[in-house]
Amino acid sequence: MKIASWNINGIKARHDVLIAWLKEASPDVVGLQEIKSVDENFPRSEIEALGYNLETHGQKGFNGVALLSKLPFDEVNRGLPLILENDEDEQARFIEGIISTPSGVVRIVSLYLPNGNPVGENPMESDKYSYKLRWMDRLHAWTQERLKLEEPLVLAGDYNVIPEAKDCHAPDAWWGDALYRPETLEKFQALKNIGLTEAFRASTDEPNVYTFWDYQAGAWPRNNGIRIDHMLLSCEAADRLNGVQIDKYVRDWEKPSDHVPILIELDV
DNA sequence: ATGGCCGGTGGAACCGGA
Repeated sequence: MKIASWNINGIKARHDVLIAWLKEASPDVVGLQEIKSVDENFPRSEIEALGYNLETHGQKGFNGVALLSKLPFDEVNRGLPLILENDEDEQARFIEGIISTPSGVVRIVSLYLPNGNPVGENPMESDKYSYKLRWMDRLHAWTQERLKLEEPLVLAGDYNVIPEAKDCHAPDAWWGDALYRPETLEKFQALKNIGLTEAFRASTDEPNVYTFWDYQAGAWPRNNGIRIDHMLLSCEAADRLNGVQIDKYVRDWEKPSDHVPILIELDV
């Protein structure tokens, strides 16, 4: 089973590129991020014509996630639970789908973790950065509960986290940014420590492999990128991992997203 | 992380992104 994750930066602008890539890569499941569309306006027909079931969790203008699957969804859940009473979250960044395969159930999440910039003078007082850290706490708590099920679980998405210096072209310039600073890395590490395997790093130590290149300043031709799109796997999923791939070539297509797809192969 | 960007909104600049 091929499972992919891709921040497409707007379904309206990326529809034809997405269709072309689906035909070429033929993934079984895809998590999309930044659909930037409300559910009613999501262009479904060509995706469904390729044989995909489609579930969206959108909002107007920004954010928004979706799941595509050739197998039907048994169940779909939208949004991460809130931890604090009186808390609220208008942002559409999380969708979970449960799929039955011949060898059992697989849970797949498409998530779009908040960017968190700007961090400002005092990062812990930045609204955007504290929202990012709280969202990571909520993801941690949710995952801890799900791991009790002891099922294959795939958390696929745009994490907006640079895990290590070798995951970016210019680590010194990034250090201190919301994507690459101590509080962010501690929470990402804490999440992995409850028993998740990062698929790409389980397969290679290779440095300077990226999933995002800015549109500005010739970042792509200069290979000035960062690796921020990740797949975290429960041990039941990690046991079935049989390959990781980053489809870098789509960054060279006409009207590309600034992110490229990451794919894993699971033996199910 | 810059070199000159991109998408969405709404119908021009501006916000958000990473």
